[in-house]
Amino acid sequence: MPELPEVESIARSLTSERGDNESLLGHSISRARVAWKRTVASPSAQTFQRRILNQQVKAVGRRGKFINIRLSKDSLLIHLRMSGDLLLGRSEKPMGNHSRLQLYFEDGLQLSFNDPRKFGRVWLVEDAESVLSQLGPEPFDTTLTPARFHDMLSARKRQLKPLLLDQTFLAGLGNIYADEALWAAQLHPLQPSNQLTRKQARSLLTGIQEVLTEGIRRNGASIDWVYRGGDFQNYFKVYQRTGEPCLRCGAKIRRILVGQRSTHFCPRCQEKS
DNA sequence: AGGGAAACCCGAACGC
DNA sequence: TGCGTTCGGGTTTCCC
Repeated sequence: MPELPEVESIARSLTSERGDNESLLGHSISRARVAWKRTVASPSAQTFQRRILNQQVKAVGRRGKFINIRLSKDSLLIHLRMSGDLLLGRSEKPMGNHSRLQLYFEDGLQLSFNDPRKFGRVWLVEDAESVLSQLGPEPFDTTLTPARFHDMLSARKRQLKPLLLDQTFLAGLGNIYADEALWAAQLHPLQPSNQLTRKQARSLLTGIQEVLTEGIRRNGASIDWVYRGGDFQNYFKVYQRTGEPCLRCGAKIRRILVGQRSTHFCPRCQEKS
């Protein structure tokens, strides 16, 4: 599903110079069609279609779960949420069975935003920071040291799981990766964030980075016909392994709800202190 | 400030 | 076969 790893892969593939992927770089938009109005979070769908015309793709990047397509004048920010996908090709018709937005480039290239669940959103803004500035640090930011991470955790008094999912605290983690990172660090999802030792904070940061690295390497996970990505699901340690033995200690993996989110953990080696 | 819950969406997978 | 119900993902919003 499109948590950060798949977003990272897609952002990378949009600038690919070889293989079956074409690069978007340098292309200009000659036509935009909004098929599902609410996909465009801002400005209005009509303004969007007009304002994006003739803008050229200058760069493609990523910040948290947002893909940032920097254009001549504006930035096109894309959030895939769960079921969104970007398809690049040369069909004249909308690509994908659930295309919500199509951008056509001057040479016939099409970028289609396919999204069966209609949860994904795009923004066309002059300043990308107007949207992105709300995000917490990147998990791989070199200034995010174990010490700083420990300070961040100590400054809050929240259950670890919801805090890791809070994009204003740390950018990029979704439900799968939060569970996997907590398992890696042997921390209970309900553990209050301000009770972690420096060692535990370091371990959590390492776990987050390892889990994301693996997810990116696997091109994300495919947990449903509609949440398609790579094959990271074959390497889950806890996520969706309810009742199965913990791969570290053999105890049965438990599933609980935390902040309405399905949460998987090992009751033996992720004890709350 | 933190936590719980509802809303937004859809189609697969279920129960009857 | 055909209905109705449940589920889950990320985020925002509202309410205690």
